[in-house]
Amino acid sequence: MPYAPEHKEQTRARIVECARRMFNRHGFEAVSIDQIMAGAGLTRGGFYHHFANKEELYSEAIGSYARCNPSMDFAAPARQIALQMVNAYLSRQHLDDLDRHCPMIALPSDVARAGPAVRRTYEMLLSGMVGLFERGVDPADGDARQAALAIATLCVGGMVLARTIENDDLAAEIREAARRVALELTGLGATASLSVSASSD
Amino acid sequence: MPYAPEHKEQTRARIVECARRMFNRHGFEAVSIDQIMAGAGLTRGGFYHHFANKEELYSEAIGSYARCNPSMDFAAPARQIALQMVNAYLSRQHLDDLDRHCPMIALPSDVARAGPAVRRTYEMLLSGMVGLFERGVDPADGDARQAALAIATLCVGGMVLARTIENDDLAAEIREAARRVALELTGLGATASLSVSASSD
DNA sequence: TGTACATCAGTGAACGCGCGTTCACTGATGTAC
DNA sequence: TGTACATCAGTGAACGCGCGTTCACTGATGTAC
Repeated sequence: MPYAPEHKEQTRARIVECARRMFNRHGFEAVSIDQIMAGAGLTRGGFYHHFANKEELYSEAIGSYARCNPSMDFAAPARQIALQMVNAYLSRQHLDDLDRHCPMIALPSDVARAGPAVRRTYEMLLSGMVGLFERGVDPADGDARQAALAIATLCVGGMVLARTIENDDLAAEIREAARRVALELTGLGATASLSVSASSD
Repeated sequence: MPYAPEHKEQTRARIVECARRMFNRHGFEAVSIDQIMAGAGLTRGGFYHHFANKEELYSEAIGSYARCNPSMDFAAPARQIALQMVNAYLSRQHLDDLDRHCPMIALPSDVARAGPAVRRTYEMLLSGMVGLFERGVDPADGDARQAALAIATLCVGGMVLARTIENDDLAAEIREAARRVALELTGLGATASLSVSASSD
């Protein structure tokens, strides 16, 4: 029994983390296995001792986000977290943090063309987000599910658009409009937190 | 002077139209120049008599959508078109029409990684859409710009998500929630048109 | 009206390149004696 | 305690493949005479 039993496990985790960062920045096709392995301090040949193929790693990289990012821990108590979540998600910091931002922002097109495993992982992330909003929201018309779906759409959609366009002013306008409407939809005294987080933007 | 002067022009238009359809379906990287030219009834070699490179064609393909699609003719009279636009954009037909749906749904990730020309074209489309909503909307709080930005985000974001996930029921839920909230944001007697278009969904 | 010609849209073989994947191997490791 | 060994994580050369792009060419066309 050569090497400690946790050795391979650690190496594998290192590859997944490196892949997650690189896929987030550049997408599935633009990142090669060579680059990922080099980023993890390894060489290409060892890759297939850890993963069946590139797409399996892709799926794991997306999934690892939910496990590693505390603000995405959808099992946590949800009430009142919705407001913070909206503000954090549509913040300038989140947009600029290319290494750690939510994978849903980065890869919708790639995922839409990928295999079932990848798409299920993406869907799990999205469902978790909707669920968090649904539990933590108190909308005026009482339809928490509809509000949660619309808020999630504004969060992810707003960031996708802000990331895609070149004009920084328009991108900021979109984030701000999405944020305000999303906060209104929560029905949780949004006006109070509006001014606070608008200044941190 | 061989060939009529409009001959090359027509061939070029045929290539652009074929490319637009294929890029819309499969994205930038997944479609090869060979496939596009074959789709237009030509062979690969002639490509560079019409375009400097693949990305130039990509940019033209996105831009051609606005010119060819009447519902995207952003210069047209805008008032009251907003409601129809929201309903049409978030409809099941639009989601399923892989050949003709709005390019903004299909290619955000590809565009985010593409060159300036491509990104500017995308931005032009988005700005046009926001402008149409801004002119055609009468929101309760009077901030037409904010409402327009949020509606555009709901339209594009909702369709991007619906296209990405596998679960058809969740996709339909997202479209419907985005549509209802977007219609409310127009402030244009949305309730009346709600039931009408919900049945056509 | 008929023919020779110049043009250039379109052809298809070839190029270099980077990719995902395979595979025979190497050498660091923990274990058995 | 020390040594021989089996294991297997990691190596790196090699593979086939498809891509974007180039280029010498072909042949259909409208024009000039």
